[in-house]
Amino acid sequence: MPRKILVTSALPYANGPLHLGHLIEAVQTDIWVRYQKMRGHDCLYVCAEDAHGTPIMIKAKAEGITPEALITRTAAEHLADYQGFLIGHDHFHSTHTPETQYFTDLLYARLRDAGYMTRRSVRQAYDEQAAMFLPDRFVRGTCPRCKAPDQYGDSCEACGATYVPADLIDPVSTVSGTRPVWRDSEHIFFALGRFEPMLREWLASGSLQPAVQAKLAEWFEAGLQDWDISRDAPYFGFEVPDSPGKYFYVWFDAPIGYLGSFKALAERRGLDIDAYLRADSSAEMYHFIGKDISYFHTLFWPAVLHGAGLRRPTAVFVHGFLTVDGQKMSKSRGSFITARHYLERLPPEPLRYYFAAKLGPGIDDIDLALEDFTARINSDIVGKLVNIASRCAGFIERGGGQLATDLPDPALYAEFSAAAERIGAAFEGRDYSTAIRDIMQLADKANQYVDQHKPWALAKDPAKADEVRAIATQGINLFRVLMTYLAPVLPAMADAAGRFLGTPLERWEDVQNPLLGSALARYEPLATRLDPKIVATLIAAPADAAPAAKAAAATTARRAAGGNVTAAAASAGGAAKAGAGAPAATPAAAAASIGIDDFARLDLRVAQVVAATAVEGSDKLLRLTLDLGGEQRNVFSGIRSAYRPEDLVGRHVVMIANLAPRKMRFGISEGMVLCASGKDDTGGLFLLSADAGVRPGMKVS
RNA sequence: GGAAAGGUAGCUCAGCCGGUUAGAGCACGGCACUCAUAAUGCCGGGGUCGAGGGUUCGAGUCCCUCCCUUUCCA
Repeated sequence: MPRKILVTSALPYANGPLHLGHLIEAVQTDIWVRYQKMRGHDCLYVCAEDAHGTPIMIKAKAEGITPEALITRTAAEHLADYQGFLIGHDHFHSTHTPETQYFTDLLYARLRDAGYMTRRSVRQAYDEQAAMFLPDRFVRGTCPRCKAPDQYGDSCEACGATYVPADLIDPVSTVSGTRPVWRDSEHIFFALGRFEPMLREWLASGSLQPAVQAKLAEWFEAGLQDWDISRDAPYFGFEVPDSPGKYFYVWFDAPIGYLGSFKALAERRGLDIDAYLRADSSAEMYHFIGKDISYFHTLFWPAVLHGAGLRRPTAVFVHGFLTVDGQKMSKSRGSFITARHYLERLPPEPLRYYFAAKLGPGIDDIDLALEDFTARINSDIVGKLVNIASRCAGFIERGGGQLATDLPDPALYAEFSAAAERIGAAFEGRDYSTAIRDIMQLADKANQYVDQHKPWALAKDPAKADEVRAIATQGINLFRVLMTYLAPVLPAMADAAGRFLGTPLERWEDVQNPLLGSALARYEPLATRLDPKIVATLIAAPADAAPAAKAAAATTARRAAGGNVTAAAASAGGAAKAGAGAPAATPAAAAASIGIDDFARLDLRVAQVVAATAVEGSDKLLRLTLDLGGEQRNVFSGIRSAYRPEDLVGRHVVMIANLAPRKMRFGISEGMVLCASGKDDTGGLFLLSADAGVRPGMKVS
């Protein structure tokens, strides 16, 4: 009986690039979905851009484009990154669509009519110059407890205190730089508390992970508060139908985006939407999310669905965060790795495999240990798994290219195929690490089999050709079973293996019957080893290592999926990436910090060199003091080989003004100076300059 | 501050309801082999299981305290 399953992963927010944290969730989801499809289930995977909200509105304004243009561009980038990682969405949509609006309006109307929506006045920070209400994060000021300056309006990063923006000393709007005032406005609230019995019952149904259940119990203990689901104009989102000037809060329509995406897919394929969504639906619905958004998905979302007369999620699958070499991804230490940054250097499947090898059913954080990553891929995938096919293929080819018609060791084959249910159960339960361990143990066993039967020794005796072919046939079949088990994790490799074997590895149950008597295609290497030097460039190298990173990146240029190698190298040389949730800086000073591979978003300015000195302890760096038309910046630049400091003073250069500040051994570098150079700087370095009449601070566009 | 998860060989991790000399993979040393992308196989060295108490015939596994790491708090 095929199951009807609808699966989602969390919607990426449309104001920044995808990073490996997004990818671990997408990969986890994709593996699960591919596994379900291999089992013959009717499993649909939808996702979408989370396209609304103040941060997007502000960011678009800072860039001088419409929010629609911003989210369209970002969606294209996100989709390209997902595809680069072989994420097989059945549909990728956006919340800024008629389908999502349809469900948003529908759910709102039903909840309102059922009496779950209330209204009351809220006092909020208001920016008079920008003429808009400010979310907490857009107000900054001095922490009322520890007096740390420049803290967010909701909590202090220095002392951990939580408060409201009105508590801040000297509050400032990050939108206009002015002091906000406090204004009242009527907001719409969703009466979450009335769903507590339903939620408790849902919780008791046992479909949540133990750690998530514990968290929920804690939230019940604290009491469920009404949820503010409206915002005042100007706001980029859907207007509340019965309340002109009021808009749905982005978090209200974000999960509804799951349904919007599903609706678009269903209409394309002619599916029965109601069969999936009605309250008594027998279809299953699962949401893969990070633990930071548990509250929305385990309380608000089931309550909204239930209150509107629709089905609840069958389960919510929560995973932990990704760390890199034991540290949380950080812009300042260069370990903030975007999807694009990775794909410009390495193929996607090693990372998929590594994530799988570490993902369990719990909410523990997952560490990407770079050296371990390299060792694991090279040993597991190349040394063990692919080796089985590689070492057997030659014997088959030299023996005529046909597999034998019988297996010499059916019992061993049976042992491999019998693992299908055990390994399948691990995939089903999202215990991928157990599945991978299991598969690799079998891979060891397959190599032992070949080693014990020594076909290379028998091959010296022409009379034993059949025996040699039989042994190789056994090995190839063991490989086929293992590759089938890994197909959800390594879909492209499984495709390639399918072409080699002459039969696709698409169905889980196919491993029950060995492949016999058929012809094999010529063996082509199915995977190549990772170069530790390239893996090391995943985290940004120090500035003076840029040329090495550039060379390493160049060797992988053929692998880059349409990426810009020059930009990538520059990125390795010192750029930091803008966080998805980072608020825009005040437009007056500079646009938001961005990643250098978002080249179009660079804020390029003309600057004048005020002072230049050689950096002691470095043979490449100069310390430049740059005048940006009023503002001075300290910038380290690796141009000492080409310029004498004293020659630079007074001249104009072009700099990236909104590059996130980067801590170097010698101090903080607040930007980069643009330079032209040949490969590896061997042809010299040439600063860019502007024609006469240019003044410091002018924008380059 | 409140809460959760975790701290087991150099590295990444398994160790279920407490039970014979604590395991795997990688790395390391030796041997074998040479079919295979310097791949593979066999053997081996290596751990006071974060620290300290306690329960028990017996604790990495249960209880308490402490230390460290990470995360969550609408």
